[in-house]
Amino acid sequence: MSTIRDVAADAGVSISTVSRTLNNPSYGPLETRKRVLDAARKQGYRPSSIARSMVKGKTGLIALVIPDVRNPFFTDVARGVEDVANKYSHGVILCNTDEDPVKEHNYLEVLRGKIVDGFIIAVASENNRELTKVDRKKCPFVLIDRTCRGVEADTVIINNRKGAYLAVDHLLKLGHKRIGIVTGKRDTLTGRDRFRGYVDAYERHGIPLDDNLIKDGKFSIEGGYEAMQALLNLTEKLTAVFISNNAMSIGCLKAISEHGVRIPDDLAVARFDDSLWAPFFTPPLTVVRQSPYTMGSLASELLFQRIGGSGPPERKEIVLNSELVIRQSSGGMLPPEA
Amino acid sequence: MSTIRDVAADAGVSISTVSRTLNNPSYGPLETRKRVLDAARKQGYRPSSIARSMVKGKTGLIALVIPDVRNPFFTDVARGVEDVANKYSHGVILCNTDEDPVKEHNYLEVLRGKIVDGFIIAVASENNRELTKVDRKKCPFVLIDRTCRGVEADTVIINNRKGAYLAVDHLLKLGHKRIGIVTGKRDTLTGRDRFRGYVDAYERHGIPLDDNLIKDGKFSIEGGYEAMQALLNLTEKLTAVFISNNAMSIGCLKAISEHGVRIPDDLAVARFDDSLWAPFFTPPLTVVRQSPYTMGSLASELLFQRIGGSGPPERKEIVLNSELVIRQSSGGMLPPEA
DNA sequence: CTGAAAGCGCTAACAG
DNA sequence: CTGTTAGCGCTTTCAG
Repeated sequence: MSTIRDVAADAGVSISTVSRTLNNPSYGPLETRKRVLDAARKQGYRPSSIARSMVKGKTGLIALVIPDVRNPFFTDVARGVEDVANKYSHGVILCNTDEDPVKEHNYLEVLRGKIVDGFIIAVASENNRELTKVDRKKCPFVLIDRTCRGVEADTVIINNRKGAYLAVDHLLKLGHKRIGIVTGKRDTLTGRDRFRGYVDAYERHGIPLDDNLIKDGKFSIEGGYEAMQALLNLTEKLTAVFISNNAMSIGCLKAISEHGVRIPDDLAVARFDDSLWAPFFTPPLTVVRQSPYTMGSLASELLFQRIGGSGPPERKEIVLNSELVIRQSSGGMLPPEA
Repeated sequence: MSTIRDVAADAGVSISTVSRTLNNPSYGPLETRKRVLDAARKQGYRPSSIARSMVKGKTGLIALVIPDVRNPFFTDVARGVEDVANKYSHGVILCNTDEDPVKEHNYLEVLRGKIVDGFIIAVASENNRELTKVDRKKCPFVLIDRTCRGVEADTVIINNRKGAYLAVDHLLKLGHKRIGIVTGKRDTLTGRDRFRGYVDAYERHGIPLDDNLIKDGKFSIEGGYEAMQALLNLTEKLTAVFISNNAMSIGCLKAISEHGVRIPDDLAVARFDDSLWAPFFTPPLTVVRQSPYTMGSLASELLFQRIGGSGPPERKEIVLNSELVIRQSSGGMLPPEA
């Protein structure tokens, strides 16, 4: 890899002239300019972004740290983040923690080393302690989707509790008495609040909770599969189920299909998260819809305000709304041709 | 952000002692060691990964550059890449080019600046010229899924042509004469070879091609939707369709559903790419299955061989196999209860 | 075991 | 307009 020095030598000028020529489209006499550009091209020279970042103190990159890169929710968030970042001439690097605090720790370690100008993170667990140590003045960050204990950063989340409430309430109103729930990780805001919404709905309808109907699916496909298995094997059958995210619903659907249980006749189904295929599934899935793209773009805007130093002194928290989309899997809508 | 100098001052030692203490678990007398560690902790010191990379010449990071972060195929690839990278104590940063050569160019520019020790890329277009300029000795990279003109790097792809052939041949054997195809971007290996497989099958069966049955879906959901619309509006109806990837199939399914066309009765459907929901779709989708995770992990292994300098001098090309999974959407399998 | 000093490749004053 | 010089924060000889 050739350096600026090689180019300078080749062009017969000093390194500063090379630097200026390359960074300033209107620098120097055409003759010199051409010599430099030619030398650079000939050597296939690319300035070291590391060296550049070192002196400038910024990298032109932000990071998005997410717990599950295979979850469409987070990749939609990523698209929102990217579009805004591009607007501010920044690139986005994605770091997947796989819901693993160790991987998360490792990435955070690197990121804190100023490899990015700031980052957006959906924590693997709200007990992450690393974040409390990050100096937000020097490396700003914003929390999305999940809050973190003891961290007072800008935040964009949605109203999980209400969303879950809406779905379970819908099921309850349809006459279901035994509604199972496949919960997400309890050490996350989303896992906990969606469960709370479920409890809220039960209380509102004056129906006592049954612990057997509550299974943890850990936000993963496998977890969802196992939780659903357990639910379907209950001696006292359930007639409906609420699943706390899309990944788990894949596992649940598999279990349901294997058990030969029909939706919604034998089991009404509702889940958190809309998805591209949800409307085309048979029967179309009743879901709580959020706006991941919006979440990502708002978070990104917030971050760039901090990076630009124009954010308000106090912490900003945005709570997005979620919306119940009733389709046929919950049995709450008649099939189109019935 | 405190620097190594602040820590040194605080601990009353030189910066070299701090550096050594922090990097070498068994350095120095306990007394000094403790002083340094305490000072570092107190200041919340994190070594600058940039400065470190600058002097060491490597960053402990590799990049994965993909054209569509919302495509599950690529996120599965990412998981494969990550697992291997972690094995080699490296982190992975994802860069999404959105099938846009400009964004790709920008990322490549940054990456070439030695911000990563190497990268894996699925090019947005095989006409990418930037890659031909990257010095593989200094910044090794491997191509996945799609090849690139004039670039002689290690490559991991699959047998697209054969996979597509298998699917279309299957449809043809079922008696279909008018099979549409929604193609992917023609400036990519996958787009072109899958189309070739379609042509191969037609030729094999001695049926002339009909240009009206060929529509470009550009590998996107929207593109798939439009292509399918056009296909369904044909006066001379088609009885089957082959869709060249999963993203486009989402759009196609939407169009099919809107037209009130039934699968497989009115239209047999097969597509490239399996997915988590494909088996649970009604009817379950007939697909050409690839192994994205394997593709990612093999590519990652190849890359680390180069980074470690232990790769063979010559270019290595791995061609993975694809497999036809016949489900009910193609009408080639009787429904379970029939 | 420890400190001083030399860079990694680049940009940004500062002189000329 | 151009060259010289001083760092950015760190690791790593090289002396001591």
